[in-house]
Amino acid sequence: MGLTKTEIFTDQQNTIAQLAKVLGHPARIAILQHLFRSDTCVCGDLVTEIGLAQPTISQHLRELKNVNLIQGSIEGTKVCYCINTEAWEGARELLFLFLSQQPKTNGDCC
Amino acid sequence: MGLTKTEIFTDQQNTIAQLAKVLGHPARIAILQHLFRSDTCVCGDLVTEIGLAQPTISQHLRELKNVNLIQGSIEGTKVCYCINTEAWEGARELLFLFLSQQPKTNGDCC
DNA sequence: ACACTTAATCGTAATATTGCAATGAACGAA
DNA sequence: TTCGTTCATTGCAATATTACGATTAAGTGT
Repeated sequence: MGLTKTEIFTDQQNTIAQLAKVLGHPARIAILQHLFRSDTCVCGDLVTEIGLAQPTISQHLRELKNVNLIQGSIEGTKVCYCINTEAWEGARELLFLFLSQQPKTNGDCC
Repeated sequence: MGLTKTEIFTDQQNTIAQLAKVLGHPARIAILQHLFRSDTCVCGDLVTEIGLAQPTISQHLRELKNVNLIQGSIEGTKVCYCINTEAWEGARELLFLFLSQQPKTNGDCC
């Protein structure tokens, strides 16, 4: 029905999935990479940098903000976005832990 | 339009996003965790383990197979699934690299 | 006040995802 | 063969996502 049954999973599973979901779009990957690369907090030149319309970029920025990975501050008519270092490191920690899992039987069994 | 414009992004960005997208559902996280935990390759008892209907689990398994994270082999009437170690390590590498990024200016600038 | 810039929001269209009942295909056992 | 088990596939309904034009809100400059 298009609706995820979050209630049958653990908080940890839901959190990992929610984070991964936000990273699950190339535009948001590109936005994050751009924010990491550019020393200064770039603003809406993400629109020209990435080839999507302004409302679309704004929507992606909101999703990144929703999980706290980025934050923005208003500078006149512009808005300055940057990585939320603390949240980013938390996300990294959580995903590292999940990705570090290894099969007990090394060597695939099927 | 519900259709991602993959053509305007790099292959790397698309690959990262595709992987993250597959990890972006708690059921698939739960399936992977179960496959890691259980020494033997479990089969359709994922259905009882996780509380979703059999067709739903089957669908999630297919998505995990599509990106090669798991593989299955037929054992009589049952199907035995397990982690594809090589692909898993490739995914880990790629995501580790992305997650390891750090802002140049340490300390958020906005 | 007026024009201009920037970015969020609204509304909408197209497509994707999630979940399941029903069905089908493949195998083992009686 | 027939029955039961296991899992994939099909078809469908409900919801979510992606993208953008049009508009709005807020700020700057003249």
